[in-house]
Amino acid sequence: MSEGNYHHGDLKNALIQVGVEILAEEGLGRLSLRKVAKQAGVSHAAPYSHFKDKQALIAAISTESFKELHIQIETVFLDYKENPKDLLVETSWAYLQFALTKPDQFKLMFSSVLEKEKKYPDFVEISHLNFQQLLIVVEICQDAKILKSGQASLTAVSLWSAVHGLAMLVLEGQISSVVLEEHGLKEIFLHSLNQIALVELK
Amino acid sequence: MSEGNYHHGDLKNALIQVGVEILAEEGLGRLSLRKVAKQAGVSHAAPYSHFKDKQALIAAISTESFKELHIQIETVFLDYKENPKDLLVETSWAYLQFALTKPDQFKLMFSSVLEKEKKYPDFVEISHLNFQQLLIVVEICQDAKILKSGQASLTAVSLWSAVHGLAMLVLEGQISSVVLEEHGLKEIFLHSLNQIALVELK
DNA sequence: ACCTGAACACCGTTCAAGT
DNA sequence: ACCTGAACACCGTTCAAGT
Repeated sequence: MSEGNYHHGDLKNALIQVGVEILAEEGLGRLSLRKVAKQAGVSHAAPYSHFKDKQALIAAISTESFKELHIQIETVFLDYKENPKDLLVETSWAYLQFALTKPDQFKLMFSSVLEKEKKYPDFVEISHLNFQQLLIVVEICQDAKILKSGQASLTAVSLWSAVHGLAMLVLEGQISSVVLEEHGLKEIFLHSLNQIALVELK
Repeated sequence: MSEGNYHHGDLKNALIQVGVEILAEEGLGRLSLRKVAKQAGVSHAAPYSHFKDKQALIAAISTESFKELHIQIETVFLDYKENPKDLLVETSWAYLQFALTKPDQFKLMFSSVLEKEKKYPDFVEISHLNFQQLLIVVEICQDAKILKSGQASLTAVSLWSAVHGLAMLVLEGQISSVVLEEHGLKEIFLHSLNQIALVELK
């Protein structure tokens, strides 16, 4: 048998993986270092051989989640890059779907768990990559007259804010249930994009 | 002397107030029931006479914070209601300023601390009031041709998402520092509003 | 009705000790 | 280098007991 593939250098990644599982099964509020350790089959102090503290593990889980998000959006990007209208809708929708499908991973990613002082280079790198991806989408849409021309970085932030804000508000149950039930999420989402876009998206 | 004004029925509000102070001074991560109790001068179990559990206290602090936000925006609303262009900019800006001035209160308000099942009627009421306020702003702006006409509730959600998302991303340090330093927050904010508005806002 | 103090199960972190 | 077990300070929650 080849189980027990921890304990030879892979415990670090195993802990990250277990963390993701706990987020999916029990939620952000129930993620503890000790539980991660137990679920990975090691003592509660073992994670300290691989992570400086709980923050560092959370940064690693967050980084892993940003990579998943990036891959998901990249797939959509490749499918639609010849069609700017669909590209804008589908990549944004993929972001929203990630948030709704993996709510606690998504919350963790944006849960101010990373204190500014400390640096997590992997995290910074993947964040940068995600923003570059968004910039490219914006530039394609500007060229195709789907979005107003101008500073792409500013429009990228606006677009990100709009989609991210909607994801957060939905996740937190803040959207009035009468609005949500009357129109449905997809219509609300498209309405947001259509506030920004120069042509009718659907 | 008239200190010690707790212990005659006001402990409940004292606990909420202490909670707000801890958020300002130490942050969301350091808010504990036991610390609130100690800082209010009572035993660690005393809060349970007024709140079912930690969640209930957090719901109360959150409700209190939403009231503060509402008052702040209402003040701006009254100042600018004759001028739709400024009204949209200034009420949205007030929301963003609240988030930046009281970051940990703001995070708490949107920290998925409230589980759907449980009901906190005060919380639901103030949430509803805030959304109504936003709806009125949107309707005024639609009448003045500042915003596209159509379902006000949909546009309200779009606007809220845009401003809320920007606030969150800034608070979490997710906005690329080169973009933030090059343009400044106000320009980024105005760019977001101008993506949505029918006329140039400044 | 409101509050206290002890108790319990859980948590993050440190550290000496083992391999 | 990597992991364990004991230890410490902290946490949320419950409960019998006090006023």
